[in-house]
Amino acid sequence: MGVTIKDIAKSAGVSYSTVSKALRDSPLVKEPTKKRIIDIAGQLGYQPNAAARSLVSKKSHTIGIVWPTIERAAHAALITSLNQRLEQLSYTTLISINEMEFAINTFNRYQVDAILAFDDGENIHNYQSTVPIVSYGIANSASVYPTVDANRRKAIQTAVEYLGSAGHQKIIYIGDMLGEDRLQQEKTTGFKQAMTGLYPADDVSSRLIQVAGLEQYDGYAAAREVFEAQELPTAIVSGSHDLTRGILRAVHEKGLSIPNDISIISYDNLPESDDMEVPLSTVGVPLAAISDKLADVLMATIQQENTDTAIYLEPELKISGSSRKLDDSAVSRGEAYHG
Amino acid sequence: MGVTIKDIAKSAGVSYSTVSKALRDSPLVKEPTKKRIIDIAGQLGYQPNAAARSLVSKKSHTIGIVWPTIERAAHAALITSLNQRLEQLSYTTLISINEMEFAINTFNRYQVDAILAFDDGENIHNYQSTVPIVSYGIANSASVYPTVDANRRKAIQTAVEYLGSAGHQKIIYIGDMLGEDRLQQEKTTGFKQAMTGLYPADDVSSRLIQVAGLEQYDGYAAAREVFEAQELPTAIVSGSHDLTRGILRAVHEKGLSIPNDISIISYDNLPESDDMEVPLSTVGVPLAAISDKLADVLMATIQQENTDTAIYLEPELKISGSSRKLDDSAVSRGEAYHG
DNA sequence: ATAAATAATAACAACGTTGTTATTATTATA
DNA sequence: TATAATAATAACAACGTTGTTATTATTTAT
Repeated sequence: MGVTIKDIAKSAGVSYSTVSKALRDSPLVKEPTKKRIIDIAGQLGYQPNAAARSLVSKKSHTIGIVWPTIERAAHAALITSLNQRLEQLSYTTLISINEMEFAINTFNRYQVDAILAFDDGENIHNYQSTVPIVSYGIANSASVYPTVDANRRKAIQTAVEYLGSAGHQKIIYIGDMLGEDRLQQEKTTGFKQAMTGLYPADDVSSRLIQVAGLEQYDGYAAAREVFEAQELPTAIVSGSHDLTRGILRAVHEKGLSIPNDISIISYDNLPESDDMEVPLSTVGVPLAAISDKLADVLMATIQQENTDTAIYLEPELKISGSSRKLDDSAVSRGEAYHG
Repeated sequence: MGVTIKDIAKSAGVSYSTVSKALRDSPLVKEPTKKRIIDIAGQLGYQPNAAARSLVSKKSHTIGIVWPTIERAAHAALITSLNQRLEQLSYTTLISINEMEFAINTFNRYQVDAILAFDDGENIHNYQSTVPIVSYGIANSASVYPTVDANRRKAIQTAVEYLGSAGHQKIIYIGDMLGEDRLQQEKTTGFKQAMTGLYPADDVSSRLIQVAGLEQYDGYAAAREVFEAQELPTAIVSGSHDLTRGILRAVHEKGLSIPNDISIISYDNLPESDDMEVPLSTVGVPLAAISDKLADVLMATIQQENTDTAIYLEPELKISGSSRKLDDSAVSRGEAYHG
């Protein structure tokens, strides 16, 4: 069994309550005594028993993350970033990859201080939990728990509208529109809405390119098929960073030039990746903004401050070398064209 | 705050100790009483407080997994499989993606029953822990904790030796030999050892093809470069399933035929994937075997049974349509060649 | 019908910790 | 030097649960 404060107390010749105070750096115990106790605790390799501590304090200083879709490596980067942020706030992160309801029950038993549910499929708002829940996914009127929404729909819309205003008409979207993943569906919806808004006469469906998966190769394969077809699009909106990497390879291979022959805007949360050949135009909420907001909402929820149940993050459009304005349009809108 | 057995006791008009027994289905409480209590507990949405329970029982029925490399999606499938296996054994899994020492301390505080460390980098055998640790990685004489080793070195050796005995000489290995990941390094070592054993005169280094990453596209890119070169290898050993998928695409694209022009054996743990165009020859310890063994070792460790500190799993060579014997060799060894 | 046996339930201690209250040791004040 | 004030430490209760022991209710045997 582990070392307890009683062991330390015995070894230091003081009462165990003094040990408790010393270790929590209470001013109620004299400096030299404190030091002696801390030293002994270190020597014995003492680790406070979380069960006992959370039993009495009713706080565990732990956040439980429910992440049932571990295999779709999707949120890995976000979880890493959030984990760091929470560590700064002296919270510990535990992850469960179990099915949503089971995971929520587990975290209830463990009395974590709050649960973060990565919700890209089912609706979590039916589950009961005495531990407060925060959801990361898609906000809507039925949300009962605070839901942070990276507003993927608006992100893609923004990209499309920008491309439209830059004179592009032959815009395609490469992404997943058939899968179960509601986050992907949102992006598709954004594309459709924006395109229908810009070019009501067009048939949007022909501009949607379905991928076989969300990895780099899938982007590559999809783009290649596109390039086989008769007419090249002037702009591509890509559903994810990985897909974009593949698309870029296909562009390269086809001998096309970016952004002269084709413009690309990628949905992306990641901080600027410098291993790109071309500085990439991106749209999306930056990873740090998401994890900061998630941490904020979690803390607020723990502090019983009630927050909105729908928290939309603002996607950022970052225009860089991989996209350009089409000459005619730029002219027609009275804007100069900058190569 | 959550519902406790005292709330249930009050509501049922019995003492809380009776509630405790009823919920644990003790024969010490009369059937109708038991039923009534269980019903009430259900209605109130009672979840036993894990802190209190593990405090008194000194068991948490929880396994902590340390997985600092979440972003290298590597072990995702294994963790999923193991999670299921442990659920069958009525253990709950919690994951920490923190740095090894921090994660181990966290799990010590939580008094999990055992820790599983995915150890593909640093050496965990220095860390102190009162909770028993099991490691999944590379076993060696310095291992102080039981270490389950999928024997990647031997797996690749087996593949190479098989190919050698099938008459192949121009064998290449596509994989990662430069990264930090010791698991990958093991595979490379296996390839080198087997090749040097078979063809001492050859320069092995020219047969090692370094990939840029471990994703499908990286396999594709590496294979393509190989196929540009003068002389085609007769056989490829691939370091991972994803790489293999890419390699196959490159083979296709080049118009080569498998296994007539080229044989492929892939390192792989996954159960047969049927989305392959060619039934794949693979080598490796099956995923289920790994997770079963990990679960076994964890249980044994919890039960204080002492196990070996080095547990090597036996890789399986599964020869299928993607590889063939070379005619001359088959003849020279007196074996018939089956197309 | 009553004592003895047994079934059912209640009461209590313990797990390791924290916060509060009580006790003892030390210092300051007269 | 005695006394009040304060500093330092010790003792205690509580958190929610389980396992053991004590009590009460019920059955069995005579």
